[in-house]
Amino acid sequence: MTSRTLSADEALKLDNQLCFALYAASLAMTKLYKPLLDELGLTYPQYLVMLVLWEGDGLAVSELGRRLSLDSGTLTPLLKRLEAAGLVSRLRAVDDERRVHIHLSAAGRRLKARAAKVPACILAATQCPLPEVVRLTQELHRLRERLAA
Amino acid sequence: MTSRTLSADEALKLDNQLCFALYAASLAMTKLYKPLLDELGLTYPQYLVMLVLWEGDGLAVSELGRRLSLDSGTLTPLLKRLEAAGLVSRLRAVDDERRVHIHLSAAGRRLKARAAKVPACILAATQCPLPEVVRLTQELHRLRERLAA
DNA sequence: AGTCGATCAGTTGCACGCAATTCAATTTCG
DNA sequence: CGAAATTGAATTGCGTGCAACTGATCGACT
Repeated sequence: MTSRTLSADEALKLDNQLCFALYAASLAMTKLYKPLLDELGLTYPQYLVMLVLWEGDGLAVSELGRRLSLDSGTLTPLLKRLEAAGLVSRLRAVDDERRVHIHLSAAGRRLKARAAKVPACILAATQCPLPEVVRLTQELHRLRERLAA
Repeated sequence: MTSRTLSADEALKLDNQLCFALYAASLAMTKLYKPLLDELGLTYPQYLVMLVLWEGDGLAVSELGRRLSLDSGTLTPLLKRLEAAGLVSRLRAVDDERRVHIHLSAAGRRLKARAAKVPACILAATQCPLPEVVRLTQELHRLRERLAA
């Protein structure tokens, strides 16, 4: 397993695939968030959008998309659902009418306080010390950058 | 970032989330596979199913589901598409008519040879030495186990 | 033998993700 | 200035993921 090369057969085994390890870990993580996010009335991708907006709102759909690596085909309906839930407003910019800017509503801002306990719950569930989680997070960000290149 | 705790505000920042690092890396990986799998006529989850079957076919839907952490709601339509593509057959077991066993067709077995070059292409794209990829893969499998517990 | 609970695949409904396309608004450039 | 290229959001279509449910089958237990 630590040799420099693998046979074609070994290379095709599911458990040797980084892609599957990522895929399965990501789905397992989503399932872990599910009950916590249900309480907030958010889906997992909606939670990610809210995280961005809580750092600073008023972003255009395209900026949100670059931050999350999602396109308008995914974001437009998702944002309409957040708007229907009363968490955000979607306003077409006056200086460039192609752009739609997303702002938090008062309810959207209030939700941040209720979401504050989520990260600690998740951290506990990972059964990992924080430095370990931070290291893995950074390692995955670096991997993502290389994959996108 | 390496302290034992984070403020509530820091803890809610997108880039500090292990979940987002996983999510974004997994999506980036999927995009990397896309052109390679297009040539094989497979989607990414279909490729994962084929990896399992290439290791050994004849599994029931539920066994396939345990291996991939997917349920029948996802697998049944996916397997019907693989069957329609002529890659697998779906046969109800005679000894237990609840179970449906999945077998590779000749075309399904032939596809393995064409897929043999995929892992090397992906490995090259990660721009990581193999031992590094193996280590990260194992680390993610361990994380997944802890998350599922 | 008959019933009850568990198991299994399948179906439905909803929310992504993304490719492909459309349409309007803007920028670039001749 | 005006045409062409670009940008941005929205729409359509398809394939997942998954919760909730259905219906059939099996196993356990009386």
